[in-house]
Amino acid sequence: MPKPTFRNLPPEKRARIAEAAILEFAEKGYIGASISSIVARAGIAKGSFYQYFDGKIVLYRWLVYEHTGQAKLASLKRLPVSAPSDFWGQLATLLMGGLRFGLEHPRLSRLASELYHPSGDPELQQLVGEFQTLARTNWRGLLEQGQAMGDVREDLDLDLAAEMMVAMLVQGMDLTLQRKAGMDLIDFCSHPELEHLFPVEEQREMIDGIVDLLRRAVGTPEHRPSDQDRIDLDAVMEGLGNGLDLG
Amino acid sequence: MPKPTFRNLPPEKRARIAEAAILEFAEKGYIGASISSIVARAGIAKGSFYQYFDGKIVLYRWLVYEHTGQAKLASLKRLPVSAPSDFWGQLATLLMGGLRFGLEHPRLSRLASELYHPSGDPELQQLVGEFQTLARTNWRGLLEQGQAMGDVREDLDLDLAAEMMVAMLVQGMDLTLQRKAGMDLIDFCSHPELEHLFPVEEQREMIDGIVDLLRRAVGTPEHRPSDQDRIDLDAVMEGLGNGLDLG
DNA sequence: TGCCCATGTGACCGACCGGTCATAAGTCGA
DNA sequence: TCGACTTATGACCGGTCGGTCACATGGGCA
Repeated sequence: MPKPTFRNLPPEKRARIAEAAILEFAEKGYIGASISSIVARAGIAKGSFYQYFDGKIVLYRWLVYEHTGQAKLASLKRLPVSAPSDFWGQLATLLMGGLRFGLEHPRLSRLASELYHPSGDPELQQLVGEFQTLARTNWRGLLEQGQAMGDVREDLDLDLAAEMMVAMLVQGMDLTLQRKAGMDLIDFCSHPELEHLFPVEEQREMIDGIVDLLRRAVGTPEHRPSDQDRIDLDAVMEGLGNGLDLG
Repeated sequence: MPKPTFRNLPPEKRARIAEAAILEFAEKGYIGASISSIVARAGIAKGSFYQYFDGKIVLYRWLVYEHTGQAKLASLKRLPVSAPSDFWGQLATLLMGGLRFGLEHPRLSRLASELYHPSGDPELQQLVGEFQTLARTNWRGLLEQGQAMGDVREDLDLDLAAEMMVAMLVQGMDLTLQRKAGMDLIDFCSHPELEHLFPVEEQREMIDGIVDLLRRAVGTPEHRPSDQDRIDLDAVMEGLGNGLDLG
């Protein structure tokens, strides 16, 4: 979606622009962010911006889909999901990886969080719709793998369950993080050095607590024998970009 | 928080201003809403607005706390929660009442939904923080009543459970509504006549589905005998304003 | 060297914003 | 009728916005 001129830019300049935009969007949100401020932060002229992108939404889409989504996806795939555990153990590993990525990149988390809430801007709203569908589909796919692994009930409204799961992982975790760290995502963006307020053991506790609730809600009473023994990330995340939905 | 001048206004005029503000906030969100547009909609002069309120956030607070919150609270208290059922049945009745109120007042629901998401505006952010705390406290209180009624497990991280519940009822229900009705809250505000896309039987199904998940996640294996036999709404909702958090 | 063309630039435009203030209109008791 | 006070008004201010455009810059090629 960016114009060819932008793709021809020296990577250092592209990175500077991306960094400036992420900062601006994270601080002020999509609607509040201004192009004037972004170009000032990036140290480029206003006219240049319009040689790179056709408008704010194009820049935002690029950030979300290409710049950020792929980074997170790559990070998740580096996880040792292959640990010798059942579906729930692997899910916990996956969620823990997502949480750690989110805490290490608070500004990106802030960007992503906006993708799950209705917005007054019609252009952003369309993007939000795309992401909601993606999230539902992908988490539903994960639950289906859980069924194939014999760890998720067969009598389950998969759509409803996936939706509640998304909610817990997006908004629920946010609430918990705020209680534990005593600050919201925006504060956290400004003071990422305060991560110690939410030590890794407590992160682990939170994830285990959530997985325990999930297991009781949608899990089988006891593990059934099955063919599949590990989660296939590629099968779930074919839609890409969805790396953004945990944390 | 409004100035005395506003309280002295004829109720008809107050209502006109409230209606205009609700429309504007619902359509454009808090940040996007403009005072110029609100006064134009309400048919009053810009200067008059500043005789009534000190700024946008004061108007918004008034809408949320006094104008809307109390209406919903009153609506919920009219519900026959006293039905001869256990905690889960009463919870379902309560949620169904909240959902119906939300569907009948989509613009208010849109207002409320903004209270559960981090915002770039520092003044709004403080309000968001207040509401998050209120929601956590109140739902935690509800779970404690569930324990007293012998229907909720005693070994439970109440805070975590309350947070996940809030998430399911705010964001989860929103996702489900979108799947079932094929439109988001904003569309729904513009076309409330389309409520038939989500008929009342499906509403019932959704609530029952959610309550079933909750019961499995945090419920006792079987009902224990107990003293309390009905949910005490007043004990939960002392904080008021929280009538806004379902739907 | 001179030319071309992709890229960079920031002053400028009209629109809209939040907020103010001098003034007008309305109300009511004396 | 008058005057004191409250309420209503909208033109106006300084500022910021998204977006444009005439022009400057610079690298490669003839």
